[in-house]
Amino acid sequence: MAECVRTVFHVDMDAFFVSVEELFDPSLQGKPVVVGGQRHERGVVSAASYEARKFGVHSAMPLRTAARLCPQAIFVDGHPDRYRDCSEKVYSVLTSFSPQVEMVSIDEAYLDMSGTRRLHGPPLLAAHKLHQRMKAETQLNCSIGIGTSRLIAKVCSGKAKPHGVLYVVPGQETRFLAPLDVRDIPGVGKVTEQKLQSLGIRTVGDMARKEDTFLDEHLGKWGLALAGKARGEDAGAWFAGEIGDLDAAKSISHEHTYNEDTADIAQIEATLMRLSEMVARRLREQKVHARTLQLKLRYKDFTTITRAHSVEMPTQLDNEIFYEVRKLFHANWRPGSQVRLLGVQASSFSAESSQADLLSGQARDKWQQALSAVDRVREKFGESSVRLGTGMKGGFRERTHENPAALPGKSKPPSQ
DNA sequence: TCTGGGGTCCTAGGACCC
DNA sequence: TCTGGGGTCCTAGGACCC
Repeated sequence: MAECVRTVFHVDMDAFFVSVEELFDPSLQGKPVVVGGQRHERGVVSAASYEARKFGVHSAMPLRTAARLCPQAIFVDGHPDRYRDCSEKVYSVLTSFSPQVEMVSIDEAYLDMSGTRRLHGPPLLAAHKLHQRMKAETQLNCSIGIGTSRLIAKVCSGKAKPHGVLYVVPGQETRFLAPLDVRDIPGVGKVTEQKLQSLGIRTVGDMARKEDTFLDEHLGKWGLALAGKARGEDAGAWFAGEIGDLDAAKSISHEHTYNEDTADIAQIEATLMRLSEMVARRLREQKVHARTLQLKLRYKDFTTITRAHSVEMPTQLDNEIFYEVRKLFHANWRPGSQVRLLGVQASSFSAESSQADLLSGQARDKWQQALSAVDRVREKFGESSVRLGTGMKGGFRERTHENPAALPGKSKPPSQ
């Protein structure tokens, strides 16, 4: 029965960031373009045009390396809001093809195309129509992978780039996967590839031939699951779960790498304050409170530590987050050491903060209202229009964990 | 080469509880 | 007294993805 066979599309935009930049500046078309920053900056390539890739430039490569490989490349700063806008247009095109669309990142999505045959025709015809409508409505190209599972569809779209379609006919999954390099499987990076190689596994077929006990011992349940798919066993649970549920974020973080390393406390604390503000603002936007706050600290030599603390009362307030990460910083920083990167992360979300203490609850509400107003001003006039600056730090220093109500400047001196 | 920023998921050890 | 086993929470680190 044909209805039993699932049809999954994986749609992946071609050189997305570069293509969007070309829409805003058509003179970039056909040239080697690198998106992500300027040639001398500390940073890595977010995306490279196909012309730049010919010189060996690829994403995640340091900008300075890219500049060396391709001196004539044009370096462009990224514009996240442009990509978000375009991504929304892409999404609306996709939803006109299937009611089941799941964006898995800003430039790729899975579509459940099962049961759309009457509307769109067989898979290859539907893909052709999707190509055309995408180009007409967004001026962007995409590649489309088609299979009976997300895994197959995803691998196919990669092989179809750029602007192509690849369809693995139902029943041919095992034959398609077997000769593939393990590196073609999403989730297999450099480290896992090395590990597999040391076990004598180079292709997906090599993996499928191993005993379950062997796979379980060396690779855990991940290995078992992949080998199962490689043998053509259906793993079920296609939509919701196979890759991950993206409906609600599980963590919110911001980090900053200095252009030059620093050991200046004032600068460091100003950065932590700014990052705390950014995180708190997004918590408020998403209407969640975080219980776990984490500091990330990277030294000059790239050694990186993370230190987390879970607070009793979940928060979405700038100053409470700053207070915690500042404390974590001072408890873990080797004084005088040059800092390269700082990060602030919030996780363990709940919808409402538990109002344990009524008094402190009222004070928190006032803060909440004030900060929502700040958010609205920022929305209207830009990020730099309001700064809850380091000038307030004195107040934070006095405050205690047990007494968050002492925070607002107007309230009584911080006694306990 | 000299290594961003924003995420997800997994592992593993210790605390703590029954 | 020389020592079980499971479950869950917390924290740290790391692989991986776009």
